[in-house]
Amino acid sequence: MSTEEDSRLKAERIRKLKSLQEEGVNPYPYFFSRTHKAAQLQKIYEHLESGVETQDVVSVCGRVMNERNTWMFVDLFDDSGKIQLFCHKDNLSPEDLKRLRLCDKGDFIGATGAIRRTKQGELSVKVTSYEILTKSLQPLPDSWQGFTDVEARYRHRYVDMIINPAVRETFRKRSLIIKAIREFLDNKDFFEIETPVLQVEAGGADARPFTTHHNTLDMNLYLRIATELHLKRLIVGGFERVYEIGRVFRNEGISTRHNPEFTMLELYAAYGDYNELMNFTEEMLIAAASTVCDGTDILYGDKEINLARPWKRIRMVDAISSMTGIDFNSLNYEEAKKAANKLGVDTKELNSRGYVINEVFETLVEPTLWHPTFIIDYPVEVSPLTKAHRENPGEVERFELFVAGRELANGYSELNDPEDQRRRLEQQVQKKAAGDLEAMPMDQDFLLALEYGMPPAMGLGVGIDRLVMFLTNSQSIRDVIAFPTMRPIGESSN
RNA sequence: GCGCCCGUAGCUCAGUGGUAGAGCACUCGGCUUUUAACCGAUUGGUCGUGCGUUCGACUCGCACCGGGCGCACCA
Repeated sequence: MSTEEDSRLKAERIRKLKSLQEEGVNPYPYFFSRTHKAAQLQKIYEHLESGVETQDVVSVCGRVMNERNTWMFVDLFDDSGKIQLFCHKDNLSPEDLKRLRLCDKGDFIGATGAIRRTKQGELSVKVTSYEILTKSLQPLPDSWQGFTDVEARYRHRYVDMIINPAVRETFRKRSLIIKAIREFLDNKDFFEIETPVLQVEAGGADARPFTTHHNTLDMNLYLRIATELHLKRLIVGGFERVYEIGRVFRNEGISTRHNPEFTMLELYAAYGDYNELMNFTEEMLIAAASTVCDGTDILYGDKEINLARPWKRIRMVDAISSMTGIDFNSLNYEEAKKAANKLGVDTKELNSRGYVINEVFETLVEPTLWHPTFIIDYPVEVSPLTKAHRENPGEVERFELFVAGRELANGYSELNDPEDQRRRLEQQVQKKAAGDLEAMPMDQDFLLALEYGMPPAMGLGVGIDRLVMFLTNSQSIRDVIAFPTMRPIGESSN
């Protein structure tokens, strides 16, 4: 897509712009008094018969998307839909008629006239006066052939949205999903509290952070990779139910499932455990789904996902066992390693039993979990912020929710024993020292907070982008992020 | 980071060593109750960028820029 100053098509539009200005017409006026949106009119006059004209005068406005018969018929789109303008020479002044030729597809127009339905059945406004509300200088892609170049669509998302209604629909649904989650949580007495994006140490998840710098303090800071540690401080501070829906940043690969900045919901509730949290998660996600999907079967790609409750819950070692026939529960580190290798799982970098089990699960089981499934009871090594399992040594009370072979949510009984938490973070620090760039840093203030006492609590994280992907049948995370991260082209463009 | 593929007009795409093409859009004219209106005539390009090979490069080679998909990392 060219934005060259000397583009011929742009020059043509500037010529029209100048003509308007020479006639004393402001191509960028300040307001327009609209009486109806397109969809409103389509509904009100749903039963108006073809060829019938009313005396009802309305004012509509929107973007011109198509024009036929030398501007006699104009397709005008607002955010609700389409209304046709009927611009017949008998109804317009000679000046207005002539000025129509200075309009282009893409311009915003406001028009007033009586409602009628054409013989062909198209609901129309018989225009008696109109006004150019914004002159568009860039030619739009052909609306019939479409706008399909993936790179151009992401770089110029506004054009994508103008041309491809499904893109707008996806973001409308995204908004409804997030709104539904907020309503659900607000109705359950949660408070939404914002926590810092800029942090001295980025903790709460295994991920590489972005770095930035504060000039006045002359110090390096990290962009947050999770909201967990601050939200838990709020539980210490006396809030019993808190959440944040916020952007987090992870300096890792980009793919159809990963964007460097993405939106995460994290919530924490005192006095609950992971068992209660699974019920809660089911209820919340179904509430979100029901605002944009009908029923409990949703189509993703060419397969259906069944959201009907209750969702399957299965211990990680049992899930592995039912798939491979091997009970890792009874194996020590060396035995587990051997068994994993036999299954074709690479264990070279894995220096404890828990990592091996987790790796076997992620490699062999995770991709097969299509319908919503809670995998519960994780190895302690992969869960440094989770409370020890009340019965099973070496395990923690954690679940992850998988849908369509991908992780969608992560929840647990929160570790609130400050001594245990200190030991776990010390292990992370050792890993970091050994070169693990994703290991968590020490956070002394967080430990101090736990020493003041955090009540037993349940905590959940949900990847909002991935949730929206499932509920809008989007195959790439970039389809649910309005302005996905892109490399800039050239020096002046971005 | 690795592998494979892609980049030609505003949009969608052909062309693969010998003068840069089509449809739609745009402009002009005709027509006028259309449903991608129609008819006619024009116009529009550093073929992603650079360096090579060649008498000659959109085409072949190398490098670079940007993108897609897969793998890796991860949510």
